Formats: sequence, structure tokens, C-alpha cells
Amino acid sequence: MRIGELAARSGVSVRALRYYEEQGLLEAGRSGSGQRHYPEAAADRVQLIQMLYSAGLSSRTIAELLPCVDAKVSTPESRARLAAERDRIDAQIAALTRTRDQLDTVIAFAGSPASGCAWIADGDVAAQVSHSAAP
Amino acid sequence: MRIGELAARSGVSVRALRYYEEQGLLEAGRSGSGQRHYPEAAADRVQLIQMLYSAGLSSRTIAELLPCVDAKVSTPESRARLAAERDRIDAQIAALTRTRDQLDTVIAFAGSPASGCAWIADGDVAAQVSHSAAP
DNA sequence: CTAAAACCTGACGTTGACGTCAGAGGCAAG
DNA sequence: CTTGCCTCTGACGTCAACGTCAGGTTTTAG
Repeated sequence: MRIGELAARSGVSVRALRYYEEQGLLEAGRSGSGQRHYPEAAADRVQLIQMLYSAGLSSRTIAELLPCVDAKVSTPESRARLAAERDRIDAQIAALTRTRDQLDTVIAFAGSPASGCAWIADGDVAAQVSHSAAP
Repeated sequence: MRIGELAARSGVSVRALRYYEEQGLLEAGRSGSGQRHYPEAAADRVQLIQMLYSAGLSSRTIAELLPCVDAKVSTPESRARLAAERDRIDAQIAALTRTRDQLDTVIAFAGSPASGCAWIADGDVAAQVSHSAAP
């Protein structure tokens, strides 16, 4: 499969695929004249990459995780790395849940007939805000 | 409270606070000589702003939401806006949960004594990837 | 065979949320 | 009064994940 088809299948741009290769996230065979050629499984891999991107991981972090995902190299460090990112995502989920609940509260007040919305919750609300930055 | 103290209390940089004001997210009184002066409640507001930022909302979106949060103006449009962002966050949480579960699967395989990790799940995995971009 | 479509490399442009630096003023302490 | 810290505006720098354009080669359809 060439790059255009992979782009169409995985729903990302051709430019993005070339960028992924540049970042070492996605390798491609080259056919004689220099055109990239991908196996079928590449589509799934691109999906995974997108998944990790949308989880806030940087390309560098993804590049560090992917080998220990598919290359079966399971050193203690790699497992720690995976676990760390997992925990980071967990924290992010928790933060998002808090934010969503906040919005729900606001919506409830805004929707009430009294329409009295006296600021959020005046107190310990908005306690921890996870600054999502992958190391 | 002046800008330095607010920065210290809320854990963001002075530059960020000025940026928030520039974007219309945070208003400040000025004391004669032009120095910004904030009320106590500003710290909570900054926390809320950070919360929304870390949820992936853009400053423009936040600027559109905040008035309908604290100014009690509850038009149908504003409520729809709030609900839309809430749903977006919900989708984001779902996507993150899927990603976390993926990582858990990988970790489980990596941690197993057999250490046989034959790619993720070969199938319908990585179904929907929510591209988190706030309109 | 030829024109259109797809692909290549290389390089510059974009956007958002700030960082950082420069130069000039303000403010409490000693 | 001056020293040292805080603050101001303004403007340029940064970084990631691409978009976009230029100019050239390759593949495919007719």
C-alpha cells in the first residue's frame, strides 16, 4: 500500500504520515524509485499513534513507548515507562472528570428557573489541575 | 493583591496572567500608576481557567464560556454551548479511557513471564480516535 | 504515448500559549 | 535618597504537529 491509500484508510494526511516517519514512529519500505510502501498493519499502527497523540503524548514520548510496545523488549525501565504514562493518563481522566462535573454544575444552575448562578462553589473546588505535559 | 502574589498563589506565571487578561479571560483593576490589582476570588478564577485549558479548550472557547458561567446570562445558546463542551469532554474522557486500557493490555503482556507480545489486539481496537480540537 | 494523478524532497508558514528580553517606571526599607 | 524588588508595555522567540507551496519524478488511465 502506498502513502495515499494509507492516509485515506487511517484518516490522517499524507504529510502527517511522512512526519511520523521523520519522528521514527512509523517505518516504511521503499520501492525502487523511492516511494514508500506500507504493510496492511500500518493502518492499525497509525490508529495507535493517533490514539496516543490525542492522549496528549508527544512524538518523542510515543517514539520511546512504541518500541517497548511492539518489539517485545520488556526491560524494567520500559515497563516503568508504560506504567508512568498510564498513570499520567489516569490523572488526566480524573482531571477531565472534575472539569466535566464542574460544567454540569454550571449547566444545572443555568438551567434552573431561578437562574441564580452565584459563582461556582466558593470553596475547595478546582483543587488540582493536572498540567498535562509528557516528559 | 498584585500580579506577583496572584501568580504565586495560583501557580501560574505572571506572563500567563497578563495573557489571560489580553484574551479577555481575567479582568484586573488598575491602581493609579497602572499596576494590576486583583480581588481574592481571582485565584479561584485562575484555577478554573487552568482547568478548562487543561481540558483542551482554547482561550477563545473559554472566553465564550466564562461570561455565561459567572454573568448569569443564561440564553439558550449559552446553555447549548456549555452542553456541547461538556459532551466534548465526555468524548475525550472515553477516548482516554480506551487509550489507558490499551496501555494496560500492553503492560499486562509485557509483564507476563512468557513476554510474548503479538501486537495489540489484531482487530477492531483503536476504533474511534477523538481529535480534540475546540471550535 | 501522453496527460493526469500520485509521489518525492526540501523548505517555509501557521497557530496557541506562553517565555524572555529590553527599557522604563513604581514602592517600601534602611 | 538610593537600593533592590516588583511592575509596566512592547516586541520578538519557541515548540509541536502539521499545512502548503515549489519544482521535479513516477505511476496509472486512456
